[in-house]
Amino acid sequence: MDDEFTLELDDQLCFALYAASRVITARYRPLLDDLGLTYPQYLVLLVLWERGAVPVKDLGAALQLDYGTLSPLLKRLEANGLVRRERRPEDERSVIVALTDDGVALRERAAAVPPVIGDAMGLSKEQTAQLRGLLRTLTDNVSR
Amino acid sequence: MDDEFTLELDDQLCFALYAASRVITARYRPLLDDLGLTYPQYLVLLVLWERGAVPVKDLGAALQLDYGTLSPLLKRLEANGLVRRERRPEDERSVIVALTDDGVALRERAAAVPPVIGDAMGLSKEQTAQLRGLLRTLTDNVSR
DNA sequence: CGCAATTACATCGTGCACAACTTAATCGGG
DNA sequence: CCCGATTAAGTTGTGCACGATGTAATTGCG
Repeated sequence: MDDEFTLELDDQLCFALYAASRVITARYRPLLDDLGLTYPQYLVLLVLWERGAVPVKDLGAALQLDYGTLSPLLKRLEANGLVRRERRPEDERSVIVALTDDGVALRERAAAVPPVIGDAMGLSKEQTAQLRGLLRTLTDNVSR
Repeated sequence: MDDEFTLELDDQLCFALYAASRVITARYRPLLDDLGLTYPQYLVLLVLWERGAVPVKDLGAALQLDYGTLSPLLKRLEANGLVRRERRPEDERSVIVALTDDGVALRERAAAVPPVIGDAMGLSKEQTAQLRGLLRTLTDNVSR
């Protein structure tokens, strides 16, 4: 009677994952509201703070998001004055996303966020490393 | 130089979680398309298959979703003939969600789904149990 | 070179998530 | 019994996700 795969909600790893992901972004929400950001917008800024100006394509590759998600998101970031978008002269198909001064400046305030989240997660260093490893293995396996 | 909390994307457990969750639902998509379901609709049916008719409130508690998400979702399930919604006579505030015959019948076809997903995840029994445990601990900690 | 294929991006439509607000039914204290 | 508070659900508006489609720029092959 050890049916490995059932239709029971609590058995499903996928639901645990889905629930955990939503709880986490809910925890981010009040912190990011103070910065005027949504969670996906915050992820885009993480990439830009780390790498500097990049084409939209690279953002999509880093975050695994397509243009249908990124185009309007970047438009909103631009409307909020955090980002500039400019066609690359050497290849007019490509759009480079770059931080404005406001976008760069926001990084300092954002630095306060990860410790709060890390604290709320309440996992030991070992548990954190283990979880990250399992999630990557799973993501790699599934997306193959 | 072991800054525990940085703004680097790859360090963030939250991103690993967010990415894993989206990859999983992407893997579900073609399977659920065949059943005419979306992933959240599938989760609702899991609850109904397991518990039978329940009020909307209980669905929300089980899946951690609010009425703003569930009301239109249930309307679509009803429009597709998988579910009925009826006010409870003893308390007209409450709406009971019950499976139709089609909804009950769909369970058999849905039983084919979990093994495919479980297989795609490619984790051992131990890894699966470990991951589920870590996700629950994290969810409990964060939502407290 | 000429042009078909590819690439990078944008747009549109559907369906979640979720906050804020509204409505209708029930409950509970005075 | 009455009325304010609570409860269950629905509605509206915003912002993702993502498939499908469109478009302009570039590439590459004959």
